[in-house]
Amino acid sequence: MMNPTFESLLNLLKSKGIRLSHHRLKVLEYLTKDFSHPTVEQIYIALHEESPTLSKTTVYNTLNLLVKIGLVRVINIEDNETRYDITTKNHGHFKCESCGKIYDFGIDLDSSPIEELKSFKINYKDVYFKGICPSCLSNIDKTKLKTEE
Amino acid sequence: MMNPTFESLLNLLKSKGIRLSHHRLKVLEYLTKDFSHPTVEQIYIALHEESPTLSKTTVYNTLNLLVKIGLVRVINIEDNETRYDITTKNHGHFKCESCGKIYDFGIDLDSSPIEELKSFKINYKDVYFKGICPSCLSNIDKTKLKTEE
DNA sequence: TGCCATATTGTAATAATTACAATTATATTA
DNA sequence: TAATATAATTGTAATTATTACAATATGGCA
Repeated sequence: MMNPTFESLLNLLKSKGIRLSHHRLKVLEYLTKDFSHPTVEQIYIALHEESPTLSKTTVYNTLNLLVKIGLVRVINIEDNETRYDITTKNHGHFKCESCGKIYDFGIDLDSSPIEELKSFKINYKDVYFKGICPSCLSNIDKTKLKTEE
Repeated sequence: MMNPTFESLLNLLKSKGIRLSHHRLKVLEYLTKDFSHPTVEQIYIALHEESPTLSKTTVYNTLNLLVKIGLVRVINIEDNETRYDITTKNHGHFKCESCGKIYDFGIDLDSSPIEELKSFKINYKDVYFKGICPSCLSNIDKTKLKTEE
């Protein structure tokens, strides 16, 4: 899955008249490098090391701004954690219930429009799957072999 | 969209060996009647009127139990509100960004499995759309006519 | 009926998020 | 380059949702 480059995002910000402040750039840059769908906490901890003056409020502010202008997407797959993702092409999110990792997968919801929603204006489409990822599945198998359950 | 009857749910609970306590029945009954995908707060307020001894913690406990045994589904379409829904057939949720109402719509994600997830064990599938519902769209049109924008 | 296991309650802790006023930084213009 | 207006950032405090836990109450079965 192709992710946007940092430079292309900067141009987009400029074109929208958004100031390229130091902290904003840091948050944005982080999102173009960490594809693990980080939480606010993770972003804050990672950036706070090199920029000790960064506050968590600013991370919230920046993310909300980036979401508003459509550069970042909110992932509400779980009710106790909000995650963030650089906006890319149509893709769904799979969360492993065992290791907690979130995987992207391609899905096309546009080719066959929902008849029931003909007269609705659709702005966002999110697809969330949950289950067990292959890596955890094979670990479970190994455990079974070892303990001979 | 067919919803399960209260009686069929009671049988399911019994078959799982879950006690049919007063409060549990009340919460469950409420969910079979209110299809607006209520929040914990809404359920608590509605039931607290007739059962003043009901605590919000009990509503949480009961909902978590019902989710665990698969009778109730969590809707995380928005990051600041968790909603609950009696489990039914495959359906997606559309949230109107103007009036906040959540609409169900039928969607079949099982007929064409995702190639990328061949080796994943999928337990849940959620589809969340956001946008403007027809009723709000027509209100916007009327406003435009009135103010001649 | 009486007992035991479980459900419920209520308070308090935790955690996520937002509000807001004071301060600081930025970009622009002279 | 310096002054200025505008916007960003900070930090604290408030708000809200959710969970933990111990004490109490209750339901179901012998």
